[in-house]
Amino acid sequence: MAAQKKGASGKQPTINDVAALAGVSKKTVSRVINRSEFLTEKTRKAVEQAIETLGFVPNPQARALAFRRNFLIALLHDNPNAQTVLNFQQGVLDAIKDSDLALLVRPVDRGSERMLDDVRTFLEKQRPIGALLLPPISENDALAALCEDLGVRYVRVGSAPLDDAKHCVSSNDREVVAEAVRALIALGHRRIGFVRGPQGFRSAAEREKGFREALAEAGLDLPDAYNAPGNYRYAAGIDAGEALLSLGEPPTAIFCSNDEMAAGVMSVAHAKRIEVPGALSIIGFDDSPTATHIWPALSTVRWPIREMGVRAAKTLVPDFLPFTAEVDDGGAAVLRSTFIQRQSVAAPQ
Amino acid sequence: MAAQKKGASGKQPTINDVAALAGVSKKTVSRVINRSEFLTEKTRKAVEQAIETLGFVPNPQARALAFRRNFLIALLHDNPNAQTVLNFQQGVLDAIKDSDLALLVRPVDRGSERMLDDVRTFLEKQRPIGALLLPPISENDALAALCEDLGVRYVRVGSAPLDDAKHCVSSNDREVVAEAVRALIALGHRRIGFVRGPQGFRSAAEREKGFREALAEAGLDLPDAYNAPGNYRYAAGIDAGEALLSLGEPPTAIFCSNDEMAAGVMSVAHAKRIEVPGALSIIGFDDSPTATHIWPALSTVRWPIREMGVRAAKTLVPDFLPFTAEVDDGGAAVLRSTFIQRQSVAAPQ
DNA sequence: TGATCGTTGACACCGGTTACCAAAATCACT
DNA sequence: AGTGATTTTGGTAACCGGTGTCAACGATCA
Repeated sequence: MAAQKKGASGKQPTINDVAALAGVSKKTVSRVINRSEFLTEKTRKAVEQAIETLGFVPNPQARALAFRRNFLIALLHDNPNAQTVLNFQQGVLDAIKDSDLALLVRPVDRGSERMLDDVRTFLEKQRPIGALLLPPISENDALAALCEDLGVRYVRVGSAPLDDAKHCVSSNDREVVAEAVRALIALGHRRIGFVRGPQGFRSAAEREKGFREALAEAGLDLPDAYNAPGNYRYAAGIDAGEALLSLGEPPTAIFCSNDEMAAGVMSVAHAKRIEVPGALSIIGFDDSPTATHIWPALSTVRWPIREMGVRAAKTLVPDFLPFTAEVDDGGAAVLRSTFIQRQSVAAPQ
Repeated sequence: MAAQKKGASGKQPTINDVAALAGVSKKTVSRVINRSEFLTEKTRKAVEQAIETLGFVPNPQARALAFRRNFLIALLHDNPNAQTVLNFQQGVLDAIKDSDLALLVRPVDRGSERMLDDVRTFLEKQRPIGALLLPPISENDALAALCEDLGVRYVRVGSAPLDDAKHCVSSNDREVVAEAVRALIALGHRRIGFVRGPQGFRSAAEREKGFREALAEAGLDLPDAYNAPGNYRYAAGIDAGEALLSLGEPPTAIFCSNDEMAAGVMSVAHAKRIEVPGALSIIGFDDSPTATHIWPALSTVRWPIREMGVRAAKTLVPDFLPFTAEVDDGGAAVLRSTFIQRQSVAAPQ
């Protein structure tokens, strides 16, 4: 707004121009920019006036060189779910909107031997202020240690409160899964199937815990035949659906550890002419676009991923963000997931 | 691999260290880094040796300052479809994987008055080498002019070959839509409905052209009642489905301008107990995850968005990327979309 | 031997920051 | 009040780690 429109080849004003106009030294201008104390109100005003007049914007490259730190946040991810990454990214962008920060996106190849070396090189080169680690790589302790080692701040995003509140943002998935399963039980379901997430994923473990919790409360148990493996992909949902729905006594409801797999189970149900939700209730997890695009619309757990992006950014670099007071609600950093009822759930016949 | 493991506080080697070790001047090292011609094989080897030994990595911040340009590619987008953005982004990342470049992501608020000012400030601050413009903002000429003005390279991504091959990457959507519709006609469909994309979107216009082309070839026409408005969202698909399938003589096939809307139409069909594909064939566009997650799986047009990301990056910064020769296939830069047959299409009853 | 050419180096510079010092202002005390 | 000690403030120079310019250099050619 205040910035004047400059012609095509209009030079950017530098700190020297500002100093000259304000009649002070570079150093003083620098002090104003960096909000140093030890400054007369008068000089500060004069400098700010000059900055305003010239439309001066400090050159981030020069600052980065001198600070030995770039004004960037790196988003490291290796997530199978594109939507999740993008939503989180959007949240981070929301948070840094009016700051001097920019967002650098960096996918990481979890499988690779060289993963740690790659990330190290990346961080050494880009020197971001901080890094955000998305699950599942947020569960990699070596990565966190690397950040620590390189003096890069970091925040790990997880589905359960991890040990260190300062470095973590998460949601209460376990509780909400339990809530969803309780809803099934309340409707009268007793034979409830489960489609697991991939092994080694904290998110998967949390969801399973919540599921078993609700079952245990109701005195129900999970027969092996009702417990299908999965990897968060559609095809796994198909397999699980085939397995569970071919049983002599199939479940009347199935909880799937994510929406994609739920969509797979639902396809199998359609193909087998099993009425959903009449003959089979299905619940997913993520509230991905898929959840509403399939028919009937999927009951699911909404994971506040975008809000977690905002929160993660605020936790990572509170000192660079405007209006950050609100994050000082203790180290909580656990956001609330919610169970969303749609048409894929009904009482058993 | 070659990089030595450095301790926590291990200083990075600088160009001076390399120069000292190789027994040459800074400038010569700089020349090697920047692949200057004018260099003896001998000196080059010596310097490369020294670089190798020290595990030297040029400091991007310093280069950025001296070059007055950051080694970044900015991805400017304002796309309603997250999946598209992420796939494209993935392609760009593929392309710059082994380069010195990094990717900066920047959403743009198309609606905002200040959009151009915001982008200008962003580009002036970050000084990326180039910018990639995703549709729909790729169609904004003022934005391209701004890049030109600021000396930022740019590539516009579109669904039709735009005028200037050097600045454009696109796909042959029109042809492939026509192909898909021809397939419907070949199956015997005569009453074919159309769900439009949003007005003012080039992609939408292209798809409609392709659709009408195929119809015209077969001597069919598109009654107004069969031509439903849409905005690429699921809800619009619901509305269109309600409208088209309530007609006295409903279409036996519907082409939807994207998958989300196709999913909406399919939901309506399910709700109305209209058999898909028996009583109604549906085709979408995008080959989004939704296309395979819904049941029956959707026939659709696969838009090579990730490949376009690769291509766009290569077109934008060929000189910064390894192995870029392959892009010299003329200014073509038109990638091929493909029609994908799935279960949502069959002959009319 | 001198002119020409490709190769290399010295030095200023990019636009900020920090280290250090000097000047000014404030304070405490005899 | 005068003096020195202490605190604030401003200025200078060096520096962050590269690149551009241009002159000097050595080898090649006529």
